Amino acid sequence: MLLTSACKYGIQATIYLGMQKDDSFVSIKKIAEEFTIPFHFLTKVLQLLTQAGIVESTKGAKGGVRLGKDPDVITLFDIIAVIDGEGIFHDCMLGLPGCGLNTPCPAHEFWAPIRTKYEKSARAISLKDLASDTISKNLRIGK
Amino acid sequence: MLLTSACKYGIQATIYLGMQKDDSFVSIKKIAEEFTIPFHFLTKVLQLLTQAGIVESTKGAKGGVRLGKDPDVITLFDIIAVIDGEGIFHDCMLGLPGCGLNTPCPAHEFWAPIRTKYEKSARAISLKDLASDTISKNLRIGK
DNA sequence: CAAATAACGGACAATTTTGTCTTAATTACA
DNA sequence: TGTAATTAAGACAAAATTGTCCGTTATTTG
Ligand code: FES
Ligand code: FES
Repeated sequence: MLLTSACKYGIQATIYLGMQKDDSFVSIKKIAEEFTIPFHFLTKVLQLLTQAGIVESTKGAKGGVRLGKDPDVITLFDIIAVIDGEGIFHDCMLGLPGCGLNTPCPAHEFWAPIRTKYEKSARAISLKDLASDTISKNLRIGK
Repeated sequence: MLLTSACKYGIQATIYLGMQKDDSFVSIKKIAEEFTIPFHFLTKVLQLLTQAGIVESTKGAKGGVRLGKDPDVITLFDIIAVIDGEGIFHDCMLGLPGCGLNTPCPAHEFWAPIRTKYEKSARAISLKDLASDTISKNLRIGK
């Protein structure tokens, strides 16, 4: 599995937030229902993103979450790194310590280019890209 | 995590088998010690590969495992598919059912090319490639 | 044939991930 | 000021993955 469920949920939620027209708060419950994500689980995922500054939240009536930065400067890399960690972008495919050209494993030549492409693409794609694509091409985020 | 631990162990073990000079059986215990893999766990992983014909085994003294096919025709794809399944090569990055051009998700344009490269490379690299590289370049498989 | 070796197979335990529930804290609004 | 709404936080449960243990079966060797 490339991404944990937590991370998939986080990406769905942030794309959804990126699609909002104004900057009012959206309740987590609403997002959870929209994509059929377990509410309390999504709560914890969004707390991670909130702590990282990617998402802002307020409690109470009319509270909820919204993006904490311009969707232009939030990348897919940022979201994945916060929830799943940067391991997927740096680690040895076989789990050996210290992947690098000094002490490569047999899979290195195979994996390093793919991983690099994955990281570069993830750093290059912003939440604005994802959200505006979703709107303009009427894509599905969930279901 | 890209690969499960089970799959990483399986790849390490099969590369090791591909490096053997003759076609005698190697005990699983030996492999487990070589790479510090939990013995009984490796046993089960290799049973999967045995059932798939990638590995052959015999019980009893002088028993063990060896490759069940020419290392030339066993690909990294085969090994991953047997242990972790083909999901990583086909599934939607966000976990939505039926990834495809008909009903893409916002991540599809990002993920599909990487996944394709991953699959093509995995199908193109054989156990012989991995094993002979390991020998000629003195690479580490474990530790 | 007996003993040692080694894969097979099932049960079970530990750990991690995922999901649920309950209470507390904070905010809007009537 | 009080009530409803909503995130935060922690405890707990379920499920999946990983790891351990034990008995069985099969094979070699003396
Ligand atoms: S050392 Fe294993 S992928 Fe780089
Ligand atoms: S539909 Fe999501 S990656 Fe293809």
